[in-house]
Amino acid sequence: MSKISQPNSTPGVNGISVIHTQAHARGLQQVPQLVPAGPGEEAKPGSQQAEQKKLAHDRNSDGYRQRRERNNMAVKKSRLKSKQKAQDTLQRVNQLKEENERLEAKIKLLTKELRVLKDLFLEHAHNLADNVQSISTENTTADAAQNDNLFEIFF
Amino acid sequence: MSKISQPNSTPGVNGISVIHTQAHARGLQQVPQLVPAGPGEEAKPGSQQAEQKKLAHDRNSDGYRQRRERNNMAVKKSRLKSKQKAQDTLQRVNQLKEENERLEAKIKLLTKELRVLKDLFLEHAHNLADNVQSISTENTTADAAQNDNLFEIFF
DNA sequence: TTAAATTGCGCAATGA
DNA sequence: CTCATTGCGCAATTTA
Repeated sequence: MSKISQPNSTPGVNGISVIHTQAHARGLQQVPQLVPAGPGEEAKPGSQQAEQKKLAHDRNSDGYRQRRERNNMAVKKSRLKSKQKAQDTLQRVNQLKEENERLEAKIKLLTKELRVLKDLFLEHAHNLADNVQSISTENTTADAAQNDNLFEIFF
Repeated sequence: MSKISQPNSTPGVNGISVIHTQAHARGLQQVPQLVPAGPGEEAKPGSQQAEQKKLAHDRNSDGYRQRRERNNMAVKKSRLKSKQKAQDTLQRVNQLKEENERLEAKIKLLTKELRVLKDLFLEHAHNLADNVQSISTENTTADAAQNDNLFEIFF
């Protein structure tokens, strides 16, 4: 239930602050190592690029704030998207689980059905064999009766 | 808007840069910052509670840094865990997908097998119907036809 | 080169 | 109080 929390914002309303800077700016930020101007390249420290770079990081700059604001929005958007995707994935898992159960049930049914038919088939085969052995090629009344029996069992 | 926690502003000059985790340490400038006294509100400057609160948030405090450090670790840990979980979920999805394919293949096989057996029975059913028709005085051709129909429906 | 999207990280509020 | 979570902003990178 946390709702109000305005970590890095300026006093007052959240939106655009009057003085921002505090932001992360906890201590002072030193440059660790970065912005390596490539290896042998540009031997001009005071180049225009340097100037721009500096400006780009000027927290008081208007453009800076604008950029930050945009990035913050992008971040929010991206995170929302990410969260959504994660949720979708979870949903997908449940979906697949259900599908799985459905398939397993179907397999069970088919297997059962198959078993019945196979048994029937085998039984009938035996009868046939018997009949074939005792009689010639024509169906007899007995056969018919048997068949009837099978029929009833099957249905 | 109520008690605004004064976020990250470094009180006056933070001479503690050393302490700070190099953390982000990127910007290249120090932040001159402000101490935004909240909107006119300190009605009780001498409040003990206020004092304590303040102390708890005193960035210069030794305990403060310690707490921050611990929390940062906890955060990292938590996020790692979260990421891991997400990864597991994705893996679960693939696992279920495979399982599904396996099941579908099995169903296909069973269905095919079933089809063969059913066809056999179906063929036999015709003979049966014929027999039934011939040996039963009440049965009519219509009955036989209906049986055929049932077969088709059932199989 | 630029702007948007991602990603890692620390802070603070809050939950447990 | 300590640890776990979570929303948020900053800045470096990656994409497009």
